[in-house]
Amino acid sequence: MPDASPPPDARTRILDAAERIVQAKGVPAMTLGAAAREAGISKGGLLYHFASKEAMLHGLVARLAEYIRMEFESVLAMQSGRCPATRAVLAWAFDHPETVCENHRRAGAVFLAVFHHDPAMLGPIRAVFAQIRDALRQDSLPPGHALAINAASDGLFFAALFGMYEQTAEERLDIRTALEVLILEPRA
Amino acid sequence: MPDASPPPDARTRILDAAERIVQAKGVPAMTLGAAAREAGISKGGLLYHFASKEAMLHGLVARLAEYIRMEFESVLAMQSGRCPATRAVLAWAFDHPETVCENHRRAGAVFLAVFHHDPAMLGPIRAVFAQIRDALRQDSLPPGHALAINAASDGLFFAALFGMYEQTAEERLDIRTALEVLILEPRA
DNA sequence: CTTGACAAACCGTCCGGCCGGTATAGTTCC
DNA sequence: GGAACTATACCGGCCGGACGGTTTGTCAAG
Repeated sequence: MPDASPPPDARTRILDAAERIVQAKGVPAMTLGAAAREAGISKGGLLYHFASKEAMLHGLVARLAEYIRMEFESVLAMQSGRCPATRAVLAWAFDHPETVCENHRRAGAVFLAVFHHDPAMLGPIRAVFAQIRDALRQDSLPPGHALAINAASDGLFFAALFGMYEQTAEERLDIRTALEVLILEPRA
Repeated sequence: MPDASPPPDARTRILDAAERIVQAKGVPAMTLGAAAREAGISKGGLLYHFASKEAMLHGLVARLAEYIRMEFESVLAMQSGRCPATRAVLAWAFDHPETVCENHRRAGAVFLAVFHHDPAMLGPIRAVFAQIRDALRQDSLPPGHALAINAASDGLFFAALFGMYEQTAEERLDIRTALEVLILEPRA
């Protein structure tokens, strides 16, 4: 039962390698052979840890979902006062230390790779997103305000993922202040 | 010179076929053979019209970019009063006759297929998006408001593309009214 | 001497692309 | 007007290569 819990070192190294490849050379380049090579291992060795490519992608998506969940909860814990979840989403989208930004890129790459192989495999990610939206609904804002902020931050994420816009830091700040209007004015 | 302007019938049929396949069975299923079969043609016949898969994808992306441009201008022409571009983006994202919705799905499928093959090929799409953002900047709203609305509508589009949320019609309407706040209150 | 953790070679399949061929519809030239 | 020629639009088969996956071998640790 090599899939359960061997010393997780090799598995982690493989998943890291796969992420690096997707990020650097795109989804089509993430083959078993390439991942094995990048992890400094043979293809057979890789298949010992992940019995199929699908299993490897499942490992990637599980790890990503867990990362997103923990990251959101961590940002959420840092908020205080009114509308913590909404503020967390906003902070997550806009308060970017470099490391988080890098993680966003990796997340996007994994997301695309998994989606390409089998859209249904994104289930865990969908679940986390649903969780976040649930948290948003508990902020007592006018119905669509939190969801609008959520949609906007998703839009920025995906647009960046696909290289859809070069935004100046100033524009990003403007967008943020615009979205904050939706928190500050619950004039419903 | 078969690439320039032969009677465009066969080319169009091929592009339609390719779009249908991507939509129905996903990006990996869009092979030359499958597209040819779906178009009722042999693979050799397809390669007569598009000398390579890349050429076919180029055809897809060019057509898509043109479609988006025309569609936006058409919606833009229907607006009147203050902030026409911003209102157009809003209307485009939310006023959905079934046919437009279907076109959005096809657009998403083509977008993903092209991105998967070569992200750089999305240039024409990026150009159209930049054009739209330019139009938005000319609406005299506080700097980030129009861009925030743009980001939100992008977010809704991509989230739907990846099946990220099931939204009720009511929630969509709530989001729309929330975003309209950003037009109605230029309190800058 | 068994077992976990690999390595290396191999297999079947599929995909993109190329080629030789062909039927049809002009066009040229006598 | 009809024979020769050419261009268009397409067919069907083939090839090289890559990829996922299997099998067999190896080798150190316990």
